[in-house]
Order: sequence, then C-alpha cells, then structure tokens
Amino acid sequence: MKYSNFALVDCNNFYASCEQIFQPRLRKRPVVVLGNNDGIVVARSAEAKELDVAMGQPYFEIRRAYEQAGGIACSANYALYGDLSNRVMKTLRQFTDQVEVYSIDEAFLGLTDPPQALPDIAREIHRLVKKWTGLPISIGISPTKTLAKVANKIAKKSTGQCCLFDLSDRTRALTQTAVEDIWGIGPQYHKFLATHQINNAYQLAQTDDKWIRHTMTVMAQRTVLELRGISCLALNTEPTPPKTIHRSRQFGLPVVDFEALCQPLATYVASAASELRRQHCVSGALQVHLATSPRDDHPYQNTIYQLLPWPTAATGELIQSACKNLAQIYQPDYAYRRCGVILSEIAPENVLQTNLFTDQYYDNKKRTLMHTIDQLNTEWGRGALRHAREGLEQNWHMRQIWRSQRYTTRWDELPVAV
DNA sequence: TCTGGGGTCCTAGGACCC
DNA sequence: TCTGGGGTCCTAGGACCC
Repeated sequence: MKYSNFALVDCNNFYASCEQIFQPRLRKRPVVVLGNNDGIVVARSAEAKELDVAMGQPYFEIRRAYEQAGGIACSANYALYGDLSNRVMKTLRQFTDQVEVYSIDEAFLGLTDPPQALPDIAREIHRLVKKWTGLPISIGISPTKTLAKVANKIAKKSTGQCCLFDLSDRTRALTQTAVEDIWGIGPQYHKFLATHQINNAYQLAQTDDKWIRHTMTVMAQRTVLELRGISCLALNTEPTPPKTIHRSRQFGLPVVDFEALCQPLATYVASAASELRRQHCVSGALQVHLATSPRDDHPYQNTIYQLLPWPTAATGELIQSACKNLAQIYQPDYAYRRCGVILSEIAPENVLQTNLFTDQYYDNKKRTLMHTIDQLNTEWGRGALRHAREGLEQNWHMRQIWRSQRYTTRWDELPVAV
C-alpha cells in the first residue's frame, strides 16, 4: 500500500476523559486518575492541569490542596479505558483500513488522499469520534510519523487539527518545537543536545549525520531523517505478538518472608501465562526480579534469567520455574518492595512447537536418537532415523535464526521505504 | 506512611567455540 | 612494533515510549 501521509490521532487526556464520559458529574471538574495503590497521578483532565497537577506526581503530596480546590481522584479502571479505546479504533477504520494502533489512546493512519483533501477528512474524523464515543481527539497529519507527532502537538494547542505538508510550514513548526518535545528525544538526549546548543527541532534536523551516528543511536538518526521529511518508520497495521510479557507490582507493605514473596509472584506468573495463551503463544524463557525500595540505605535488587527446558504456556510449569528462580536470588533480612516476572523468547505456539526448543531439549533428543540408531541396525531403520536427525538439525538451525532475529534494526537499514 | 506498570530497541563486554 | 580472529550467546544497562 502506497500512502503519502501519516495521520496521528490521539485522544486528549484519555483516562480522565473516559471517567468524565461515564460519570457525568465529573464533567468540567478537575479529575485525576491514579495508578497502582492510588500512588501517583497517571492522567489529568484539562481542569486538573490548570491546577498545576503534574504527571507522575505522588498523590499524597497534592491531595489536601487538590481536594480543597474541588478536585476529584479516580482509581484507574483499565477495563473501561480498553473498551472505549476499541470503539475509537473501530471508528477510525471507517476511514481507512491502514490503521496502526500505537497505544491505548493513539493510532497512526496511512492516507493516500491528495493533501488538499486532508483538512476536511481530519475534521470528519474529529466529528465522528466525538459523536460515537464522546471523546475529544487531536489529529496531526504529515509525510512522516515523527512530523505527524509534531503536528499533533500543535493541534492540541489550537483547533485540534494540524497539517504540515510544505517546507515553509514544516520549518516554522520545527523552529517552534522544543527539542525535548520531539518523539524519541527523552530527558537524557535533551540534556546532551542542550550542551551542544541544539534546542529546537529545526536545529536537530540540520545536524550532521556523521555526528549523530557517532554520538547517538540508530533511533536518533531515524528521528533526524524523519524531521527532514524522509520516512524511516513504516506503518505497522498487523497486530504482532509481544516479545516479552511483564508482570510486577510495588507492594503496599514491605515483604520479608520467602513464602510471602512466592504468593504474589505466582499470581503475576498466572496472569502473564494467561496473556500468553490469549496471544496463542508459548514462552521459551523467563526472568524473575526482586528488589527492595531504591530509596533504602542499602538497596538490593537482582534478576535471574533461565531458558526453559521446553517452551510452554502452562501456568503450573511456569510458576514452578519462577519460584525456583526466586529462591536463587532471595536473600533473607531484606524488606522487599517489588518482585515480578518477565516471559521472553515468545513465539506463536504453532511455529514454536517445531522450530524453537532449548539446548537441553536438543541434547536429550539427540542422545535418544543416537541410542535408537544403535538398536535399529537395519538399512530402513538407519535411513529413517538419519532423516529424523536431519529434521532435528534443521529445526535447530531454525531456532538459531529465530533467536538472532530478535533485533533486526541496524544502521544500514536507513531509511525504510514507506 | 504514601513515589506506576508494561513495553521496545540498541550497545557493550565477557564467555565460549572453532 | 603489534600478543589471533571472528561469530554467537548471554547479561547488564541505557535510552526511549505510553
């Protein structure tokens, strides 16, 4: 599919807007949504932003003043947000099937229409999403994803829509965009770039390629090319299985006992395994991590990685492995604040059954096979078993390829064709 | 008292093998 | 002047995203 522009559709203050839709009494009032244990602020309505509530702020710090100002706090309700998100995505598919669901509240659209038609389309998307879901959105349209992000940010501050096509518009927009507001530039790169007097997106776009390659990563190089209007990030419309599945929680109270740690860990593993099966995948390895509060005087944290003897999505097997690993990194006398599990080496169950297995499995299989060959000393038997062994070698080879493909992004793949 | 949870990708260094 | 070199795997850590 050939498209000349990307639209980034983003729901404004998504979690807070969802709450305001389902609880009409919250409309036009300051609303914040709180994360796990009601610890920190994860979303703010426009009214809450006006009260200077910061993203990620611990709620206990602002609670008194915020509630006195008439502010309301909600515990996060992810089921509700997921449901509304699906409705938004469904609405967007009315316009094109080239939709990449980028996160719960964002989607990229690939658009083939001529540029002069796009402002009207943006207005229509805006209208229909509002009508069918009640959610306010912002739309940015431009020839690359990174520029669409820039346009979206401008849209949020103005009418809700922004198209950046020709060079002079883009130059003006980039000059007005601070370098830390660029998609892909976080706090560390911001600090680094500031020391080199690179403060806005236009300056970054003018930076020498060699210098970027030398001092930053391939991701930053892509960002720079994208700012210049050269598309490096393709639209990914196919839902892909996750590469890792992660479950962990901060405990409300510190935990010391090993058994008391196994309990939440088992719950996390069960949840991760359930997600694995929902994706029709199996996992070939798992990591367990354990940590005290990083604010402790003598913090302790450790992680252990283990290839499983056989890739699986079975809850029982995974819990067993996880607890065995936890025992290896558990040290008594610490007050633990967090533990978690990461399932990795994930592959679709049907592919994996034949293509991916671990070293131990391979060794065992080979041993049995060699043993059988010794027993079966007929021409037919030897032939059949040689065939089986070749199959095994082939599968082993496939596994190597599978694992080596985990990271395929390299410098020489710039840019990616749209 | 109370400071989130779940991801992706890249890079570097050491172990090990041939 | 020149201690071998190259490939793969694992681990740790750093950067970014929402």
